[in-house]
Amino acid sequence: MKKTAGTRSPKQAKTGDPSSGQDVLSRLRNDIVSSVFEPETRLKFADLTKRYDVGIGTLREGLSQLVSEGFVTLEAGKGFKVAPVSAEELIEITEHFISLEKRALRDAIENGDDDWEANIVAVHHRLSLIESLPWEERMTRHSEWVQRHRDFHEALVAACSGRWLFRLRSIMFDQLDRYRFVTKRAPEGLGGRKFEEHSEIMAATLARDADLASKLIEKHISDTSERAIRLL
Amino acid sequence: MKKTAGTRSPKQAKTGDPSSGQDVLSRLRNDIVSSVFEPETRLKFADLTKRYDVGIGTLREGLSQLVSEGFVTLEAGKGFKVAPVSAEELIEITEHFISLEKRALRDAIENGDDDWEANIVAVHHRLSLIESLPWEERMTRHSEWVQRHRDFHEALVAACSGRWLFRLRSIMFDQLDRYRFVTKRAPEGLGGRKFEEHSEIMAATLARDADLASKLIEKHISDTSERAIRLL
DNA sequence: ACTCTTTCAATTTTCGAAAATATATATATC
DNA sequence: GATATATATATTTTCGAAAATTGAAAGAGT
Repeated sequence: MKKTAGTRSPKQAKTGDPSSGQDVLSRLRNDIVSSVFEPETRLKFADLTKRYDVGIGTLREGLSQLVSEGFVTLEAGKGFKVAPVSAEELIEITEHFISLEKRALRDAIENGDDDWEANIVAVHHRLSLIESLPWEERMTRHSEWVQRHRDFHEALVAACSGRWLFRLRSIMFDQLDRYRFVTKRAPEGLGGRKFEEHSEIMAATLARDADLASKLIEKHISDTSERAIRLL
Repeated sequence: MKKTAGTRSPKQAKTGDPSSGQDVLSRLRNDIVSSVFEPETRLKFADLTKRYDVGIGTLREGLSQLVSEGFVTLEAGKGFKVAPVSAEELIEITEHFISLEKRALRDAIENGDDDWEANIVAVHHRLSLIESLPWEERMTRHSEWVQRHRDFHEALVAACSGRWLFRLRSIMFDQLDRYRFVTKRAPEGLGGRKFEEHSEIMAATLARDADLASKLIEKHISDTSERAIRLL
């Protein structure tokens, strides 16, 4: 008689606002990607339970998932640590990501439908809103930019038919994201250029010009990473 | 039915006997790869705790790791299931694996040292011991063959300098392994041929002939998978 | 006969306490 | 003083009970 039917507990869906209502895994990954916990940092349960207000078991489940995603390392008996970063690793990740993203983009261009196109336009618009902001404000909302930038690239290849191609690409993209944050402080003059690049990539993709889109995205990624490598 | 659950059993240290003392994650993955649990099977905690004699939390940790490895799916609130299989997926996995394995092999051939060579010879010998067995006995020891076959391929690329190349390759190899079991029943006449193939690949690798080794391994993998696809 | 609600059983998910382990500190021995 | 041994502290790891969720069966109303 106490069971009031109809009221669902406030278990925010994955589409919830990113500020507070996310699940532990996402929040944890986000904090690592955002360098809230810097590389090599030990992740102690005592601290984390307080920070995220969840039990040890739940935490451990999330952590061990992040291990297989490559964000966290686990030394038996010594606990979890944030995975280290290095210029060499960034170079390798970039290489793999370019290779995968180009193939995924080709695949998507072949298979994409109207919804796919419409979504690309939509998320690109959201991205451009932030990118055209004055430098200072853009920096304060950097994590928001990262999210929209991720959404944009994901939208481009969303129609990719290969499940595993998409999956492998996403693993590499997440890794790159982390380096994006580690090297957050970037020179000012390039924001506008990047904005143009995204527009050009979108145009070529919607025009179904796989060769051009492929070429553009390769340059886009490799330029971005090259700059990051220098900052490392 | 002899294990009294109430008292805390003296948990074997990790240095305990390796025959049965493997960790849960490995045993679980092995049982899935070996099709002990067939695709789409629901994995209920009640059953698994009895089978592996571990707590729910430990189980959940292992399961969620297998999710990110692609062997298990998790539907929120409905629990864990063994990931489904399909001919399309096998085709795609094969494609990616060939691409990655070829690159990893080239990398290893460039960087491999004496220890690397010696290890290849050793594991190849162990593999050939099983492959030259009469058909019947070879089948009864199939899971052993799978293990040694995995060791052989891993030894070939062990000297690969790219951490992520090795990692991505291994993810795809594990997936292929599962299909190897699903399509276990194979035609008889080909065991000998495969034996030769492995020897040729080893020879080309030790001769540091990257082009030849690359060509051979591509044919080796694609032939094997093609056969498996037909049986699916 | 049909639909909507209620109740009950099965299962997942979460949590914190307790065991196992590693790290640091103190005490003894040569 | 240096090394080894013992004690204390901190942290990880494991476990099963309790809470939350789902799915199916029973009941009520039309």
